[in-house]
Amino acid sequence: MSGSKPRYPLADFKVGVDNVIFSVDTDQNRLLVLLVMRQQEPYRDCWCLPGTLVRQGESLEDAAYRILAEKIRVKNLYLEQLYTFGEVGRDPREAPNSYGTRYLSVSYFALVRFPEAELIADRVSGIAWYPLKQVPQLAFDHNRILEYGHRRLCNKLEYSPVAFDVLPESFTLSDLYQLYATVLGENFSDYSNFRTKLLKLGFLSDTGEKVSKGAGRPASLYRFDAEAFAPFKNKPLVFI
Amino acid sequence: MSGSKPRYPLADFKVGVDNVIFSVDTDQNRLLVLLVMRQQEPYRDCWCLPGTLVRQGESLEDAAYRILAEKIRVKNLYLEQLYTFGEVGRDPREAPNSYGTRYLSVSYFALVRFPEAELIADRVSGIAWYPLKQVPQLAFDHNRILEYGHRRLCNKLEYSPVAFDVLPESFTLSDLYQLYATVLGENFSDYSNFRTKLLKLGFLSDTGEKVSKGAGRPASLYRFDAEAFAPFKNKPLVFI
DNA sequence: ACAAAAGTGTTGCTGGTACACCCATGT
DNA sequence: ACATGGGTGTACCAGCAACACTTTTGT
Repeated sequence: MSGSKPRYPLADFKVGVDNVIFSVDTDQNRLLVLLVMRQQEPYRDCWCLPGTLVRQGESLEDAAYRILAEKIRVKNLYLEQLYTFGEVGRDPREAPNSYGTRYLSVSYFALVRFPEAELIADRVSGIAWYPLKQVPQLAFDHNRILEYGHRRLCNKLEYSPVAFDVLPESFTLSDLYQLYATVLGENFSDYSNFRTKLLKLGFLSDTGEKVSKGAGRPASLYRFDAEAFAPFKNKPLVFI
Repeated sequence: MSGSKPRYPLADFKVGVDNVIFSVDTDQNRLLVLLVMRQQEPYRDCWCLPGTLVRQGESLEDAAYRILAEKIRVKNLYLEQLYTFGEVGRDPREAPNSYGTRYLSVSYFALVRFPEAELIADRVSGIAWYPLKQVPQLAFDHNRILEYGHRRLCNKLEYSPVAFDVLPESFTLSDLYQLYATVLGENFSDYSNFRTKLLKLGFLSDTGEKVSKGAGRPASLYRFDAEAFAPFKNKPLVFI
């Protein structure tokens, strides 16, 4: 932001914020992404990530929270910036000679709890949780953004406790295991070793309640104990 | 980027790119950051990160490479996007009522080889490698950006081979060790264990050449073998 | 001869992997 | 009774931390 002489004309930008919002359906063990249907050109009637253009007086993060709140009601969520996409021509609204306004997309990555998240349908546009594997062709470069978000999710899972932002407040250890398995793919770890390791860490507290899933012994419900996790904060903990 | 009605006026942006460029002086074991002196208002005569505003027809990355090339000549470098800062009022050029043009900063993180990097002094502005510990107050929110970049560097060092983008082409194992020690702080590992571990991984090839550093036995020069590293790519390898 | 820096080897322990096994429930 | 899913225990082995030791140089 220093030193360039204005001999070369600067580009003018509108800035969009696009959210990759994940949740997990623990009953069906599916990783879900929130998609909305565009109601305007360009890409009218195409599915896309929920996004918006940044308004006057609004920070990037404000904008990210705004669309999120327009689309779903949640009690709890995790949100962080993902990446900024700014190639010339990534948005068809840019004039073909690229001398007009450019459109930048700052993407955000969010995790919400599936059972607690109420979708807000405004009776005009479509909105839906899509299983990641069934996501169709999206508007703009949103498939790429989504892919980027998915990679981030995989990484985050391994070394930070984001899992507990996607799982319901209380959950069984199989829920947790299944979450890792659905996101990271099978055979990332043996179930019983996974149990022992996590319990030994000591930030999962047994609620005493049990829950039955069909046949078989009922499972204990656990809760994530943020207090007990504190010492691990910023440590290069690996969850595997 | 969908669905908002233009009832609320959108913000107009100029987009800046700011680079956090690190290198390491292996002789003095110092981590260095490239700073330049601003020649214009605002913050005239303040040190800041080398940056520029994005021009018409130029991608973010193009802009990042452009300033880099304006400030230093390098053969080899590592560059990746860092973070995007877009709070209202982060740049004093924004009108106080925040209804004028906003200034966004997309920051990039770069590593270059100190001995190979020639600074380009344009006889007007100052430019200098600053030891990280001695960085003064910078213009804008650049101290914050720098801090963010430093955290990224620490993380990257641990699980990816970026070290070899900062070190010279061939280096001794102490150089490598010292690099980790200066960036990550002392006592991150025992020297001899560090040696054994890295050599066992097998992607450091001995060049046969030796080099003496004062008294003591001369050290072997090693070279990073990208071929041999390939299998580790994308694996959650930890270097410690 | 001695200090300094590079490089090798040994040993004990931690913690992960791969299982085998026991427990509680539905049908 | 037995299938199903939850939960515990054990035995082996890789890999790492700690530290003692050897080698090669400069002075």
